[in-house]
Amino acid sequence: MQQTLSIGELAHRSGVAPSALRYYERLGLIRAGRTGGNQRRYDRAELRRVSFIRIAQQVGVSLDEIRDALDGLPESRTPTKADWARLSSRWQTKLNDRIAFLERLRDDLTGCIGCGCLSLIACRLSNPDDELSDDGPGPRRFPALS
Amino acid sequence: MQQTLSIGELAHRSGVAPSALRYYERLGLIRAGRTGGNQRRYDRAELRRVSFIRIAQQVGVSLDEIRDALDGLPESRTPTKADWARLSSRWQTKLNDRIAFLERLRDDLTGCIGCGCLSLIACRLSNPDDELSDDGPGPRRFPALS
DNA sequence: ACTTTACTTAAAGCCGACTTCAACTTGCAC
DNA sequence: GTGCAAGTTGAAGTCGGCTTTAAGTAAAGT
Repeated sequence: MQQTLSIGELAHRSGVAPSALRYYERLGLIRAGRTGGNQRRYDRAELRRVSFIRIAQQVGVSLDEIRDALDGLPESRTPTKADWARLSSRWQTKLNDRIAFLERLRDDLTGCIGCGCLSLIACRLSNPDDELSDDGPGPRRFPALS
Repeated sequence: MQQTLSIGELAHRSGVAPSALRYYERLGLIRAGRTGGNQRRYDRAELRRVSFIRIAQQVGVSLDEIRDALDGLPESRTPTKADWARLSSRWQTKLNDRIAFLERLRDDLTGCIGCGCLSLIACRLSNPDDELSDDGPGPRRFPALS
């Protein structure tokens, strides 16, 4: 019964390249034991960490933030389901915000195309071609970027 | 009546830094005339191009793809509302796909946290802590990244 | 006229997230 | 016990999207 995985095995199971796994280790996101010959051996629990990392990335979280989150896991014991659930819930808000932002963008875009007012592209920023604005300071910024 | 904008004015109105505007020009996303002294002067219509670029970026489109899209605009005349609407509609599918992807992720995450099965983090990839899998090739990949 | 602010360029730098390279060592199969 | 795939390292490279720098020119206010 092999309790540990080589870097190649972990890469294969997680879909993450070995070079990326070494990179994650350098950043302190995952940990590995070593054989007598200095090769990495991963506990099976690391597979879950890697999964967590990839999911968080899809949510739009940076590796730095992911590291901070993972630092919240207990070191002494293998993380439980509750531990993971607690961490995951932290991204939900972020995910919801991101979805809301994109939905708003979509709706604006739909409205824009449908009504011909070009709300996003034109109205928010400048006047239509045939109505030059005076020199007063027009609107300057777009809504928050994500 | 000033029909053109200096780079600083365009930057101010669009919320995009002058350096970024010069960069966009190098990539062929926007165009500028020149004064006798070689300074850029932008037609007001360029403001709309810049808006389009920023919106497309928020949708997740790369500058290269944006350039390709903008190449679809008529060169001879100032683009009309219909021209812009046609381009914008091209991103809608992309935007919808992205939203759908994130919603799926959110729902999986919600289910995961609610039911304790850790569907995303654990089940999709490996067995729970107390059930070691055999050596057979487990699942390897995550769902498509956006 | 003069001063200040805005603009010009090419080239280099930066950031995040990796990948690639080169030179070398381990570990497993036969 | 040998051959070869798989692993090791630090350093450098890549890519997208800009920003910064340096050295100089133009335009605008007074």
